[in-house]
Amino acid sequence: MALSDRRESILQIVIQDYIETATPVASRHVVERYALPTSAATIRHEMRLLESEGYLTHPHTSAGRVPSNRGYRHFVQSLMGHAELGVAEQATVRHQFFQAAPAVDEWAELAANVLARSLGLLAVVAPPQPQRLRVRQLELISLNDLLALMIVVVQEARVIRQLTPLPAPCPPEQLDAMAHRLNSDVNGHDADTVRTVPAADADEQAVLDTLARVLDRDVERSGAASIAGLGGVVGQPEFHAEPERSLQLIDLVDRQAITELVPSAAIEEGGLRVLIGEDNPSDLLQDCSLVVAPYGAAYGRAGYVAIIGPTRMNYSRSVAAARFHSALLQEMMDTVYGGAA
Amino acid sequence: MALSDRRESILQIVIQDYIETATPVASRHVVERYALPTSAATIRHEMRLLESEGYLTHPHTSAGRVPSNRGYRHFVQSLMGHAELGVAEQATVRHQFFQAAPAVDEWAELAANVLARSLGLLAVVAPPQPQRLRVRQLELISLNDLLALMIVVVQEARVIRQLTPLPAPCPPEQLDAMAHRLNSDVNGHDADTVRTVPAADADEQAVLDTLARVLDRDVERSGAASIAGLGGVVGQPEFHAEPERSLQLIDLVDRQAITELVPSAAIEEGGLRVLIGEDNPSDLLQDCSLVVAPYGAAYGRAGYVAIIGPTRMNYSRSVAAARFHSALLQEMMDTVYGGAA
DNA sequence: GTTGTCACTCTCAAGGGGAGAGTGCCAGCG
DNA sequence: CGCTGGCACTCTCCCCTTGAGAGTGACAAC
Repeated sequence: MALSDRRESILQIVIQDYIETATPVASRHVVERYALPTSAATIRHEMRLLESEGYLTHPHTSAGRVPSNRGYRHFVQSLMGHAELGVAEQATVRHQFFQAAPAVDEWAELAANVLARSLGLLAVVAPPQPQRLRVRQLELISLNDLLALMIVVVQEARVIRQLTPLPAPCPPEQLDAMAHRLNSDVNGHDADTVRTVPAADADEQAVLDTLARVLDRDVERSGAASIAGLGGVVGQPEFHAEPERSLQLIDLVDRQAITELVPSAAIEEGGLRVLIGEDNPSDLLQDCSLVVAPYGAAYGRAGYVAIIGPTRMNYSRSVAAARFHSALLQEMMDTVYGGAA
Repeated sequence: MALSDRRESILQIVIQDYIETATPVASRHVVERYALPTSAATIRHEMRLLESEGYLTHPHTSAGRVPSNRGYRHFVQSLMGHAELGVAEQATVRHQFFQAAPAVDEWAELAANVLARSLGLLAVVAPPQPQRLRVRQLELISLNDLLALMIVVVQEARVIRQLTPLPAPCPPEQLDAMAHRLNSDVNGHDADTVRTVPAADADEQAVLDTLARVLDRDVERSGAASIAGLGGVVGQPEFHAEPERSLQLIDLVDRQAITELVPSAAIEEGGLRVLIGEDNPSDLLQDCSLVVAPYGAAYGRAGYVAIIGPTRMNYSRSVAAARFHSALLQEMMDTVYGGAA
């Protein structure tokens, strides 16, 4: 059902005002603040209609109006418009990415921090989860005769570092030669194939074993998402009222488990999505919204950039930022690790 | 002034009970729960004396007794005894460290997580801050003809990864050769010396520039401490009463700025220290205690393992855990990076 | 369709007991 | 001389009430 122009702009005003002030907005407040050419009674009348259509609610009889989830949804779809990050901001963020260590987890960490800071909300950035890791380059660095530092660059935009003990003493030059020799055997291969590579001696065997093990292990570990901006969200008034909720959220962040809050259906679909209030599967987010932008599907199960905040968040900024960062992450992975299959 | 045996054991009971229950402990509660051979009135009398000597306080006239900071201090110094982590626990933690990526920041991250989980308190682990970084080994990995991945292992227990653009196209074999060539020039040197190394061509110059820059930059960055266990501490009853405090703490964690709470004097002194209540410089920690154990002074300005919790924390477990982890971090750095000067 | 008005409803903060918990003190006892 | 039982006193906590304030809903008039 279409809304009249006036009613729609009143809805927009109510939503924007509520986003700003976090207090129910009263009819008189609207006419005064926005200098409308109508009286409070008229606004009241329109608000009543908007409420009967489900776009607004009432906390109680004598309170101002508050947007309902349906109202927010309408706002996001039709009213909010399309925003982009400023050119200058884009450039500085891009610069920061090139300065960071070139591995997808580091970029995710950086993205989460930048997003949290610029939006004042909770940002979760999960790297894509590869089904398997394939060696792109193997390096061995001698720490002492019996201990080497293994560095594995994999095609899936990661750099793995691992200690590996050497059963037989092995001087640096020999180790170097071994790395050279092994590289041609392991390049492009995953853990299973690495296990079939024949070893020339005990040290080589030890190195290959470690290599296969870390390739497997890092597939498991790669779920670790970066999280930032907890303060911004638990500081919001919607959390003040119910401290247990804040605690639950803090606990999820602590246990690195907020990933649970992002429904995998939303990621697999591919495009950017906004989940408002009860759209969220978790009870914890009933008064919150989630903006999710997936990326990196070519590198395994897609990663995502997620923004979590009260339903009362600034949607256009959040959507623009999530979109930009997911595209940037995708771009970084492609340029640096060259569009792996 | 020495305390009589009985009075001392009453103090111990009050403290341990309060640590457990977080509610003021009443005289009757003490006799009943601990089956003392005296009456409540006697305990009351002793408590009064303990209070007049400053070991206990009263929230208000008709409440039970609560340990004062002086009481806690006496407890930590004389009453708590010396605990050690269980052998099994030590072994599993040690195993985890060898599985982690071999760089001091990763160990710090791991230590913070383990500590937070096992104590249920806030754990902060800061790596040592070197005054300068010296190259131990340089590796260059070709990503494409114009982009290389630089990996620098430094003597200060770190592995630096950085992208470096190549002005002139450079195939993988050439890059390999360059790394080999440069290694002898840069090994053991810091940023300033690297800047004096002559370059054979534009690509070498670019690599050396990047190398010098990251060596400088990582000296700055190395302050980043790992933090975990926020939920454990803001969930404590002492924070329930004052939500602003929790928010301040959350904010500090968010901004990676809890480092401010650890006074540098406590670190420089060398040994393990326990700061109770007003010992802490920060107002935020007036009802909290801080256990600090420094380590790695040989690698620059010492790093530390810190535990933050309510004054009502389990001191013996905290102290044992902090001591164990700081020693383990020291050991890991020494075995892997070989006791740098 | 719009406006001014007024009764109505609900929240929020402040104030006022009553119950409960625990102490301080005192007199008596071993 | 230290220990004990008893009793008055104090303070918190919770519930209830009350009054002020805010905002709506409805209606009659324009």
